[in-house]
Amino acid sequence: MDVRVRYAPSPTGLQHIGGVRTALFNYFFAKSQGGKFILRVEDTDRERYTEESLQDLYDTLDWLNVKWDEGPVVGGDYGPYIQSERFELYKKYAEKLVEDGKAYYCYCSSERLEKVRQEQIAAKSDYQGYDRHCANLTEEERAEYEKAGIKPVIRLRVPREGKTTFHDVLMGDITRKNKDISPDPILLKSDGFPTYHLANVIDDHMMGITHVMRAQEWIPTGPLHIILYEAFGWEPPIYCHLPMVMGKDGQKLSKRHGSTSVRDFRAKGYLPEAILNYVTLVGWSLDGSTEFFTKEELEKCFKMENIHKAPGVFDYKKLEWFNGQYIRATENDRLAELCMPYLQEAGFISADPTEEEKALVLNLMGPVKERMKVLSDCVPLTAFLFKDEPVTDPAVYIAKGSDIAKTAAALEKGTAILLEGLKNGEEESVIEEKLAELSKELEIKVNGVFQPIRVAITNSTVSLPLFDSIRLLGNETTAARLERAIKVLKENN
RNA sequence: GUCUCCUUCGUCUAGUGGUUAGGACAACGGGUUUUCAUCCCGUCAACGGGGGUUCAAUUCCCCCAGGAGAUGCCA
Repeated sequence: MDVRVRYAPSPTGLQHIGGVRTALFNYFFAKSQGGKFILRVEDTDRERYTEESLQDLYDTLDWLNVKWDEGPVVGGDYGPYIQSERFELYKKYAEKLVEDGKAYYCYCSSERLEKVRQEQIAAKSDYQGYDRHCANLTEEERAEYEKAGIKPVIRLRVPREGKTTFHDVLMGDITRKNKDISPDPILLKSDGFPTYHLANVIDDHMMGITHVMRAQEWIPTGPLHIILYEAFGWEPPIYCHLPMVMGKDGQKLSKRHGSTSVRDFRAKGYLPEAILNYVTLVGWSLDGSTEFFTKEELEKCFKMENIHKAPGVFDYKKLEWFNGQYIRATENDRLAELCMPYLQEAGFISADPTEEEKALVLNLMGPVKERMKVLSDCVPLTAFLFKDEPVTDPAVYIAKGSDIAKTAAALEKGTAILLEGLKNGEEESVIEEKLAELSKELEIKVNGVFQPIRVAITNSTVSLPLFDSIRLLGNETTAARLERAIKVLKENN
């Protein structure tokens, strides 16, 4: 069988972790089977639809380098792939179901429906849902409604007796009594647009979808879809319901847990490789020990059988760890390009970087790389190079176990040693040795000498390594900052 | 309320009718280091509960509990 799967999001918001995970599972399954990955836009909710979210869908998949074989933009033999452009199709099939007696027109107002719902809740009735008020309208009654100008919806006639079973690759058979299925769901809304159930079933069938991999929240409606397939006389696809992605508290992952949109992660400086790798590992594993996967590897080794049943909690910390790992594995020249926008945003580098600036950024990567978890971390790490905010509190210069007098002496003598060494082009290790000797003289720890020097040069107790900082800053600026710091300590001693 | 699904360290997970229940993140503690990181080493930590079946159950069966999802002219 030629595998054809689809990712069919609704463009009503930014692409989030859960959606992308579904896309990835579909994509990897298709690739591993030598099948086709299809993108379909389910934009039937005209109220919540936004242009921005549609664009975000394309941007996100592009960024992750997940290419769809058929779909919007790229086309294909089963198009159009945007449901709003298939409008007539759904109407036609819905009306056919009415003709066949499998569905019926309903003229109930939203108000009446709401009233019915409230009454059911008040009565604590087990039975909830539509009361099938319009299920058996006579032609005369229908004509009355039509004359009154009421736009009907089309509802599916769900059998009241019997039960319906569908098979899920992961869960096995799932059976529901027909009387427990939401009674007579709407297939075609009064605005003529289809609901998910109708559009999804028609399109999956028309597009030759072989496997439906979607979130587990669809399990309860599985039997309903089977009834729809039967009503049309079509063969249902193979189902595989994916475990949901949850937040720390066990609830469906949402904004209150933190960032959920891929766009947010991208903005903060997460790499597509890291997102792709980690997100795939929520609800799937190869062997319990392999953690690093390239996209290409996943395209080969992904197996549907390895998908878990239980929902998984999205661990921001682990994603961050993955991202750090990927940053460290990235070549410096590419990393420099990735960091550039953040440095420009901070005003450190001009919008149109000069060759010197580019070279500088590239040189930053060595020391900065080990210290970044997300790309935006490069800004605070390198700020000392681009803006000068000297530390004026003498206490900051004083290392543990030292005091202000010793610190002042260490800084002054250390500066002399350091500048002399730099001038004479001495090896770093030689200078370090001399500074260490100084610390012995002063009877303080090595850091008692290094800390004031480092604070003077980098304006911070947390910094890149000393000699990296000096190299990046240049000898002149280094000297100036050291002299300045000596004054600060003298004034306060 | 009703229906459906799920249940191994805090989290992601591996695993088997007999294992010291393995790995990773996190946390904690060390080591390396001039700070911060990186890196290395170590510690803590799990089979939801109760019944069966069995010589033996984390593993098979049943019940319960807990969690999640559905119950929309949202998907």
